[in-house]
Amino acid sequence: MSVALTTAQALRLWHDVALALVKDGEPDLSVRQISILLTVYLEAPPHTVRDLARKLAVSKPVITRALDSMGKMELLTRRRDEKDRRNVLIQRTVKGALYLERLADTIGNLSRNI
Amino acid sequence: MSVALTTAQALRLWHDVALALVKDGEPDLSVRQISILLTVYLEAPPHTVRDLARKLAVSKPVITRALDSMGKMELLTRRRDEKDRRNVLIQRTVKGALYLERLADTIGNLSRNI
DNA sequence: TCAAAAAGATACGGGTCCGAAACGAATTGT
DNA sequence: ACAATTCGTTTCGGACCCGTATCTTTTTGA
Repeated sequence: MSVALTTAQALRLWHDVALALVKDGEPDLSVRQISILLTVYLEAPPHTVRDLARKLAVSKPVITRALDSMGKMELLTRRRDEKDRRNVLIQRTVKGALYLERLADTIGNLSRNI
Repeated sequence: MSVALTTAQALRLWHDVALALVKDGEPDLSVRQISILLTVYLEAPPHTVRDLARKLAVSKPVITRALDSMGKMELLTRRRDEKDRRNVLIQRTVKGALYLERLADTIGNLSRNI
């Protein structure tokens, strides 16, 4: 199965997905926040603040604040690393997994219409 | 060409695109803002505040504020409707078109890697 | 003609986010 | 042992955004 999208198809898909998320009343995450969330869920652990900051090319406070807000939404959680107590390990939650499952379903379904 | 994505492919694509946008230093728009921007550029005009609020199922001030901020970024512009001066027509800009062109290229290119 | 309705903007108190700088806690290296 | 480094958080002033309610301007319609 080929997946490549023309630029017109790409924008249409992005539009349809964004619209579906907004209309469903999903939390209004920013691109940065989504990027952090997906990195934690898709890439191999462990994830630390420093790693995420480097991967996204943003400052550490940006990551701290995003973890604060998404933590409040229970999309992610923090735990102190017991091997090196300077580190904080970012971990998945049930709510976060469900959120991304819905996102994946939305994208998957809408991709079938183009 | 088939476009349908598995849920795993969908998340991977979303992750890669979000990450590329953040790393390129693109403006950190929220899902709502992207949704407004793409609606204006992809759907047939005219676009009014009221129409956009209805389409996204959000309140009018949400649209007004998003237009304020994206107007400041020159991604969109407002013009008074001369036929009915209560209305404001939301219009495209060169910068907005370029932004979406880059977005489409990013999605299109990354979709080729899955 | 003139009250009612409609469209968009604004005010409000409260929250979030920004980048830059400083901070405390933990670890490393000498 | 102790200074230097590393890691994550906090602080700062300033900007943005939230939802709700209210406002001005314009149009509608009896």
